[in-house]
Amino acid sequence: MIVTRFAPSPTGYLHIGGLRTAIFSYFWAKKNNGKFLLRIEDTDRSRHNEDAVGGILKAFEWVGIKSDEEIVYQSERTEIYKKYIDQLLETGRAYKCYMSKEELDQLREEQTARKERPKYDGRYRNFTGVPPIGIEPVIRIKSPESGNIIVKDLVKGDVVFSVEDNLDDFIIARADGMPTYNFVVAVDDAVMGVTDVIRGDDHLSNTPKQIVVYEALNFKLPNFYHVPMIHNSEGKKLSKRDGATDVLQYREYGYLPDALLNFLLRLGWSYGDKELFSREEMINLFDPSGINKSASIFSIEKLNWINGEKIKNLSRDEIANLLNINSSQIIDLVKDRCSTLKDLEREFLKIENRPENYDEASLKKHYRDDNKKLLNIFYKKIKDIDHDFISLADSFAKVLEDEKVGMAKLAQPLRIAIVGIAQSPSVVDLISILGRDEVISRIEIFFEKVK
RNA sequence: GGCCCCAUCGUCUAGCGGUAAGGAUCCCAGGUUUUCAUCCUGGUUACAGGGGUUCGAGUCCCCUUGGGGUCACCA
Repeated sequence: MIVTRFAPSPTGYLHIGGLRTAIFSYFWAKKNNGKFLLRIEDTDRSRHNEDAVGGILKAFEWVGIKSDEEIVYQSERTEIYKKYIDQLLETGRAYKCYMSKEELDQLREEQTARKERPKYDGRYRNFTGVPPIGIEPVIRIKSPESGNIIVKDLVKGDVVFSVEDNLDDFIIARADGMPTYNFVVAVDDAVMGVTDVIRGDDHLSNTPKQIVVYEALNFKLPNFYHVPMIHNSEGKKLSKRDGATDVLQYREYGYLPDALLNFLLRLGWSYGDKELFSREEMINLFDPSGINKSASIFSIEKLNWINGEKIKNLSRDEIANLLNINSSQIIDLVKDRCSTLKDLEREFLKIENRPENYDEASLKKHYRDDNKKLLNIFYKKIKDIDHDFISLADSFAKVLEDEKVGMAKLAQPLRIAIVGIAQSPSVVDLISILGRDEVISRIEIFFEKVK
């Protein structure tokens, strides 16, 4: 069975880049009838943010994904880590190091001064003497002393890290006993049965360390997929400075979850020429081995287009529900012209509500003497007591016919009177939906306000 | 700086030794729409550079350049 996981540290909201690796993991698990797990990496209490988990869950809920099991909190698993640390100590794969922080810093400084790579020198690796007093030891793992560690990455290919240039006996437990990141990640992934690790490629350089842990503990290695970062328009890693990196912000902006997921899925991955994917297709067609190796830039245009396409596929009732407005024919009139729900809502309200003012430019261009006369003729015609017997659309056509003028002469002033501006959906559709009484009222108000 | 990754239109991508380098988006033009939007049609724009390998390289190898990531008793 395929088991994947998303493992954020609870430092803030769910980031757009995090969501992408999360859905990659989620889709891949679902496609294989496997499991998608959520683990919170909160071993560092100082950076723990209480609201963060709630925010992540809220974002998950919005886009419609969830963990298949209870959420795992690393802060609650110290017993498990302790057990494996003890095991490593007993089997001689790890050891206590009594070097103080100050000594370590000094060593690093010297190495840097000599232009060497800062690296632990292994002084306690084979220590058998009497430990210094007053120093709480850290636990270090025995890394290989030579050779290479090869990460068989299914996105990047085989990546070779020489032990010489990349590793040392790194710390797996701090002086206070708390285990460190690379150790707990490896232990948790193994213990939780994670078979496919899909994560950002900023973790690629950590992977050799985790492999050292896997091997020391005789754990089976998972498949690794290191997904390229999403960059901003400057070409740098997407960060909070870039504005909308909070997934939930996209809900506020009026994007549909399916549109955001579709967009993120296609960023760095493709399926032939296919651009639009239903949720089922996202699951059935996705394969992480097809993810591109290079980073991609987040640009909003494609998302806007996708969102517009998804909105077109929504029914009148679905849109009414989403926007918490009455389901009316007006929605059908405006839904194909918007790329976000916010736009749609604005367009809807522009028609639903009577205009509060009238666009100056529109008036200047479309409300001259001849237009005034036509609008008045139309007004009088629909005011007629017998009007109930013919439709507003017919009256509209009749006026044009009688007066022998083009449509625009009447349509534009009428449009301004009804919605306040010279741009809107078909004016005939508008008056038909609004109905005689409302159209009359709006024209009267217009006459009153605009002399 | 060390280590690692990456490199096709502005952007997202197809391409997996032989293509007129395809699609999407954006932009522009025309059409439709009395208007705006939608929609339809058309168009501009790309293999970073240099060496190899090969009958033949966007595709394979090397170098250069450029970009990114990572180097904690953070995650």
